[in-house]
Amino acid sequence: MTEPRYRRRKEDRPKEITAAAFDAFAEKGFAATRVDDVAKRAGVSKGLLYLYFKTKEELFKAVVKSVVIRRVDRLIENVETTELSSDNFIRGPLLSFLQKIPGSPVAIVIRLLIAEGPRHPDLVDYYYENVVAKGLAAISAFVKRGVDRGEFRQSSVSDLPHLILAPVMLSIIWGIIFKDKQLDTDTLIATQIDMILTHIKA
Amino acid sequence: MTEPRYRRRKEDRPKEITAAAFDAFAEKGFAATRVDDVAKRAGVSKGLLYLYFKTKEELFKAVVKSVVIRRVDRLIENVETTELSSDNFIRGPLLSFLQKIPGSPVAIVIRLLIAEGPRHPDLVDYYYENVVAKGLAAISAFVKRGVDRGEFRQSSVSDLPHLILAPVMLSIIWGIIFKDKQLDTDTLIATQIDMILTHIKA
Amino acid sequence: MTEPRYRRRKEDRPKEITAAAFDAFAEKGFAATRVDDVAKRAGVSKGLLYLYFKTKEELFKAVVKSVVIRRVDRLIENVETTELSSDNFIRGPLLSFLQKIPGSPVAIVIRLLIAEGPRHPDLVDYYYENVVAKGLAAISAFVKRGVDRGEFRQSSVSDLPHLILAPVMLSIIWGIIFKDKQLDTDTLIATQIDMILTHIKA
Amino acid sequence: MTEPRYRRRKEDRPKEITAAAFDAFAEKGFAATRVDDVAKRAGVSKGLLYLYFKTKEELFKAVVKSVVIRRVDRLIENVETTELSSDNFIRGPLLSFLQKIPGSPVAIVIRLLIAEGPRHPDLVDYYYENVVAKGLAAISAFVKRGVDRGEFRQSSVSDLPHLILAPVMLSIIWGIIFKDKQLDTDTLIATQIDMILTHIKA
DNA sequence: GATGAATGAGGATTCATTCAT
DNA sequence: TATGAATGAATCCTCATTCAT
Repeated sequence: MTEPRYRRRKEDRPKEITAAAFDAFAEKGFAATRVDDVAKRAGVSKGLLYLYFKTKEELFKAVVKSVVIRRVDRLIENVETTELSSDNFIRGPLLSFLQKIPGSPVAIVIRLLIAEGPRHPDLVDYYYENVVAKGLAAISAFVKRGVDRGEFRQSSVSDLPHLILAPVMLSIIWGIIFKDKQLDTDTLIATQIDMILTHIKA
Repeated sequence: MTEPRYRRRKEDRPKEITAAAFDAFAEKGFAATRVDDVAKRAGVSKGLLYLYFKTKEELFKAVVKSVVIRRVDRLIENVETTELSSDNFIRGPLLSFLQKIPGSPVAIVIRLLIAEGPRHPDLVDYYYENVVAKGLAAISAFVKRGVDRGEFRQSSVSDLPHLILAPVMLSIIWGIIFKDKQLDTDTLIATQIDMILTHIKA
Repeated sequence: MTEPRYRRRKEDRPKEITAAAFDAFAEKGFAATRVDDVAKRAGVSKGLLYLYFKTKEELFKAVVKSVVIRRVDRLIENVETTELSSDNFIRGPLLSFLQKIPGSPVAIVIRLLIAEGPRHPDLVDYYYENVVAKGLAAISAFVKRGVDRGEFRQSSVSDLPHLILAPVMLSIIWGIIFKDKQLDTDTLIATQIDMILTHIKA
Repeated sequence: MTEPRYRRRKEDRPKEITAAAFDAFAEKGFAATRVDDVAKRAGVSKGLLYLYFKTKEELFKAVVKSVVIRRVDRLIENVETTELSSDNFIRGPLLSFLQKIPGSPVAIVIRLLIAEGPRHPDLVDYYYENVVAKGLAAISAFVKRGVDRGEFRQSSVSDLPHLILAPVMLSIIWGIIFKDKQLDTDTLIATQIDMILTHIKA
């Protein structure tokens, strides 16, 4: 009896269905979500849904891809154009960006990929290339710029990007599994950043 | 060729079935694994499986619990009895312990909990109390000892245990999702430990 | 030969399925009837059946209720509006009504209730209230009217309604168990009515 | 965890098992009773049970037959040897015999036969010949004796035996289905007897 | 394009029966 | 004999997918 949350406008149908599916998957996971539920949420008939997506799996892929979007690209753009000092950029925009991830759709997608990823290598590849690799590269490039500018030490660890992501990932997982066990993820991430900066500052 | 049809091994059956189930779940996840498959892997009939586990869900819980046992307890014991300096203990036994996690059954259980946890709050609680909480407490206690002994600074970050786990968690997730994308998890974890020690050393 | 695979008859489906189920249950009883059989009899897929009835039990209830309808109510109406003398009404419409019961669906339902009733108290209550209690009350009221009109003696036995039903019930059971052992149920019922009337006539 | 109710004595095993099965069937009906339950009730292993009864069906037959026993034969004996007047015999021993039936194992067997009889024609035949036919014949013979002795009218109805059984049957069914709805079966049966006697007395 | 009634393969679970011990 | 672990056919029910309307 869930009210359809999405309005009918022919052109937006796929997006609406994808959004509804995202909500449903977020709530129950892929396997436990019935196509019927998605259709109802989208205010659309099952038949129509199958007009846009051949199978449930295809819908799944569309959902994952829909979340990637511009998020990372925008960060990369920022990295390239910012006039802040490396230190200030990291403590400012980058930190803020990272802190938002655990509560964002990305966390949901991570959960979906963990559960269903092993059966969808192509999807995983897509995600890796368009999100993870890009993100890591951006951070790497940014750190390199810092080194070039003499802001950071040369010796900086090659795993830096992963180390920066680590507390973010922990926060994501924590949020999925131990919802009710409190964890101040903002501080956690900030502390890590702090530690890393201390470590690599020139 | 003439395998005996009956084997009568009441004692070992639960363990055998649990082990088979672990393998099956590891491969396909809980939802996608058929009870029949587990039975076949265990070299047992479906019916017998239901003699030991009332439902598939119960089997799932048994699998999760079977992995938990002793692992953490052994570490805690070590923490309490070691004669190493705090620094050496962390760089030695603790680091080695942490580095083994991403390739161990624990990683599989984490994956299962991420996918199925939301529907099994009691199981999550069990896991939290017997593994996570214990582990975090052990690390906390150990750091406190270091402070008391004058090996570490007082100012040490309260999130320390989580920070130590962060690269481990990233490694676990990485291993699950991006199996083929290389990541030197050992170094990643070691670097983080290194960084943290530099940070808190007196 | 080319029966249409789809028929789309939302309106009639429940009735069709209920009717098929009645036949199947009549033949084999509830427990021994497979849902699949009912579906096949109804010319419908198993899945569709579950679209209309959540469980086999619910289908069972629907079957029982479908048989109850109006039968008794029509009799009661007759009782209230008849212009026949009490004696004539009993020897006419009432007797005829009673004589039809053993060969009617009611007999089947009785059988089902005997076998499954103990596990469906609510269904038994429903049946009691809508059929048995009503029927007994109608007969009681009718006899009382006869007394008021001076057609029957006051002394009339309080168990009268049950006594009237007794040979009907015997006939029903006989029909279920000893199908082939002849028993002239019409005469049996008529004789009892006769005997009772002799007994209570003023 | 039901305690075994029956002691072990080799020779009595079949009887003990049959008795346990009767109790189980009485409680749940044939279909809903698991062989395991019967074995447990009898304090015997499932394997042993199968040593005495080839199948669950065979056990069922044994149960039905075990209840028949001498009950009817004893009545017939009484009928033949009594020195009471026909009227007194009917109002005395016969009435008392009939009144006990609804609460006796016979009622259970009736229930079982109603539910399972259609699938066991041989069993039904056995029951008919050894119980029903005998009982009816005994009553018939007795009434005939009354006529011969001038105690009853010649005109007596041929269906008499069935009419006498009718309220007994109603009481049985009532007890099975409408356990909680009160019905004074003793009075019901006595009233019918009374009515019949008034009717046929010379 | 839309709809949702209809399909049917697939999967969890039960339980009568067997058989190694 | 006696046991109860082990088997597997049978059955209910779900849900992705199809298709007449």
